Amino acid sequence: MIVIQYKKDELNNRILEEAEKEFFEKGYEHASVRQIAKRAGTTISNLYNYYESKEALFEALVKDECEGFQYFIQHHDTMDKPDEAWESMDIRVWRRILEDFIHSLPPIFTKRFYILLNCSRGTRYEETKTFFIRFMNEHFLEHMDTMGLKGFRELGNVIAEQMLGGILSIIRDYADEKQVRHLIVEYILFFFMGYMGLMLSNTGQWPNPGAIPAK
Amino acid sequence: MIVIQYKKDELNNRILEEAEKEFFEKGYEHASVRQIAKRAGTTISNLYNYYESKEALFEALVKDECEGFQYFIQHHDTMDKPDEAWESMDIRVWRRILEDFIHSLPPIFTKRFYILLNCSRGTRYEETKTFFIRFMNEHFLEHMDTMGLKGFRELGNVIAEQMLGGILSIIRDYADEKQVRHLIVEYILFFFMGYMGLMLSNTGQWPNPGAIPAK
Amino acid sequence: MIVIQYKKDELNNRILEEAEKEFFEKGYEHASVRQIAKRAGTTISNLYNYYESKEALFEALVKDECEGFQYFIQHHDTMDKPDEAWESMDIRVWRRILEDFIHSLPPIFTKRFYILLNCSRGTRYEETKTFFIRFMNEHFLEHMDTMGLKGFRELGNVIAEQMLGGILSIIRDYADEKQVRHLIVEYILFFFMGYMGLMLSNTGQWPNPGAIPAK
Amino acid sequence: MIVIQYKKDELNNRILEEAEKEFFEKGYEHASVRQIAKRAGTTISNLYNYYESKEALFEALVKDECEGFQYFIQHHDTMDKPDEAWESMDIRVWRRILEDFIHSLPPIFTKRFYILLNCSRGTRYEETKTFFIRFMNEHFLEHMDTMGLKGFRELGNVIAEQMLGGILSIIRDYADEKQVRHLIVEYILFFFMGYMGLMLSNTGQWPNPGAIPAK
DNA sequence: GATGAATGAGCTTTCATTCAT
DNA sequence: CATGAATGAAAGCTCATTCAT
Repeated sequence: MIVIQYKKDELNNRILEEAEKEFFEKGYEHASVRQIAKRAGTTISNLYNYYESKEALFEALVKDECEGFQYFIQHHDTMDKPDEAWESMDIRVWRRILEDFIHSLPPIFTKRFYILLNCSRGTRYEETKTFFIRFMNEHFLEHMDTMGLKGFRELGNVIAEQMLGGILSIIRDYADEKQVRHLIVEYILFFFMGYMGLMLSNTGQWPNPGAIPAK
Repeated sequence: MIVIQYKKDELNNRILEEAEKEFFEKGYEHASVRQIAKRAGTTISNLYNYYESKEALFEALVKDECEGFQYFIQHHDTMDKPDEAWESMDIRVWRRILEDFIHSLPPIFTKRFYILLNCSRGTRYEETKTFFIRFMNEHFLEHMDTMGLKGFRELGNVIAEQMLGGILSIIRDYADEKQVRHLIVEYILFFFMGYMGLMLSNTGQWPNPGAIPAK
Repeated sequence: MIVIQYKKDELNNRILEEAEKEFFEKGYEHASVRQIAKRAGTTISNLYNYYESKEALFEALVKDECEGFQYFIQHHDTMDKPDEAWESMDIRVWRRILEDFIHSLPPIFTKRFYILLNCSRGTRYEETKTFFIRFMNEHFLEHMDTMGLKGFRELGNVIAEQMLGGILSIIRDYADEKQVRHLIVEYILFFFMGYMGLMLSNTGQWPNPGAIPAK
Repeated sequence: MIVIQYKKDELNNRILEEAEKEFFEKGYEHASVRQIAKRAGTTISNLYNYYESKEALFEALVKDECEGFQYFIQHHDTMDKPDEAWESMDIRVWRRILEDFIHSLPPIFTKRFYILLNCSRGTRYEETKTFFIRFMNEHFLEHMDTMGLKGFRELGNVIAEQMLGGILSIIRDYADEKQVRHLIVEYILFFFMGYMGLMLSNTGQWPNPGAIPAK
């Protein structure tokens, strides 16, 4: 009995693994249940003993990530205190604060997180990415208002989307989680700097010739 | 029965319009010829009198954009002279140069350009985006080498992808071409600044507390 | 006007030529009117100005051959007097008689005759070959009865079919009409000999050891 | 609704039977999977649970025959020892040798063999017949060279084709395997005699008037 | 005479899903 | 738990043919 139970888990894991690959490669709508079952070494009908529909299978795959993500959204006020960063202009300070923050996060930089945001079209999760982007944008806009930056509100959504998009690209392209986190830190720094430049430049203070490094 | 239209161009345009919508919404593979025909108010078989295959229809849609794009790639040495921009640290100079460049381009910032790059999976154009990103990345890497910037090579591809992604998002979200070009200019400036900050910060010169705007 | 008339004939001939090729290569059912029109350098609709249906086009192609063939069937009593051949055992006599007969026939050994018999399935001519085979078989059976040959009635149809089949193969494989007629003569002689051998062997008279050529 | 059959083999056999009929009647290209499914009493989609494509269904039908056929081709040197036949001029000897040979063959004289050779256009088997004819022709040519028979090389292919064609006609027209084999023996004898007559007549020795049976 | 437009039925194949065993 | 059987809808595409211009 225990052996059978074990066997069941093994197949279940194989199904999840292959589903992950399939959804990742083709997206939800274009993914084929047939293919998942075949690659997992079972039949379609048996797969339906494990998950009652294609969407249920997808849900099983991204449920944890989605909940973690929701938790993050709801509690970001507590976690997310990098505002102090703005008080310093030293990029090394920024990097340290950001590193602490990114590394303190639960393991959300996973392939399944990528799937949740990028491969969920056709499911009830398809709005997650849009929601997240809007959420980020609102954050940006708050900052902009605080900093008195005007004239860039339209770019907020685009920047949020690409900032998130870059994070997802890193997740997609690199397998090692440590490197993923490292690259994400650098990538976000890159955006911070663009953002900071935007603000400073608009106040006329930076960049200016005097700040050019002596070649 | 005796309702006749007899305006080939009209139907052809309707087909192209609906195809544009369909490919834009669902991507090539998931787009349905049946749907396009139905929405264009004709039958599948008649649509096949206009375009001999799904791919031919797609091609008709993006051919011009693709050729314009190839022309741009081949002649960018001639067009693309913003290197002088680097000699100035004044963001208004950058903006002016970039505006001149962006507004001098032929009308490539179209929905069809978006489709060419973002909805072409399954066609022979599916590598266009990857190719473009690699092309941009090589440009970035050259600059990085010239500027002696190290340690960011891995991010090159990601940044290129998101820079392009942002442009495509703008195309996607805004209908008015003038505004599209305006936002693209600002968006690229944003990236320039992130990039510049990356370089300067690595030389330790910027940002520094003295550059903070007085609140 | 006359020029137009000329033009019409030219196109008509092109249509017939291409139809001949198409029907020959694919048979009636699998032939494509589209292909014929395209290869003839016109449109489908225009082709329908010349022939009111696929079958009408086929009919135009084989009508003459069919009538010639029917004439042959109806008057074969008059033409077909090779019975004297049986009175001689000299193959050179047979060959001469057969040559005279074959060369006296109107030009029925044409590609269109081949089409009529071998590519007409799906048309109202599809029984022509069967009919011809049965007709030949009846001739054979008459001869068999006359000659007192028994026990081969079942083979009659098969032999008739293959005798005709061979003639059609020769038409199919050789373009030059003279060579076609020559090969047909030899081929029929081959069958005559098989037939003669059958008869003689059944009477026990041939072949026998005494007839072996000294090696 | 609750009518259940649950005998996979039964349906499978029905499918194969109906496929046999359909391919036999219309040839591969013109056969309709829809029709096969309908006649077998199931749906198209279910048929695709049994065979993954039209070609796979065809293959299932002719695979054994094709392998048997290939085995025959590869081992005909061992089996095929009728050369001794040529040493005798007694047709009864020929018949006995041929009977032994034909009846020793595995059951290749089936409707499916007919389908393999005559209804396979459009499949990867479509060259089988041509290959077989060429193979037979080479045999004939060897004999002709050995016997010093000249001037009939062009007929070789035609004769081979019709000899095979006759065998296939017999298979097509007769259901009883014993009778099929019997008729094939007689039919091949018929060809042997035509062939023998050709040789002898060319040496001038036969037929001659003295061999005429007394009426 | 010639053409483009249009039609409806057909094709092979894949899809997610259900159900009795 | 596992499987084979079955389904209906949809996919891209081709067919012969018709008709107004």
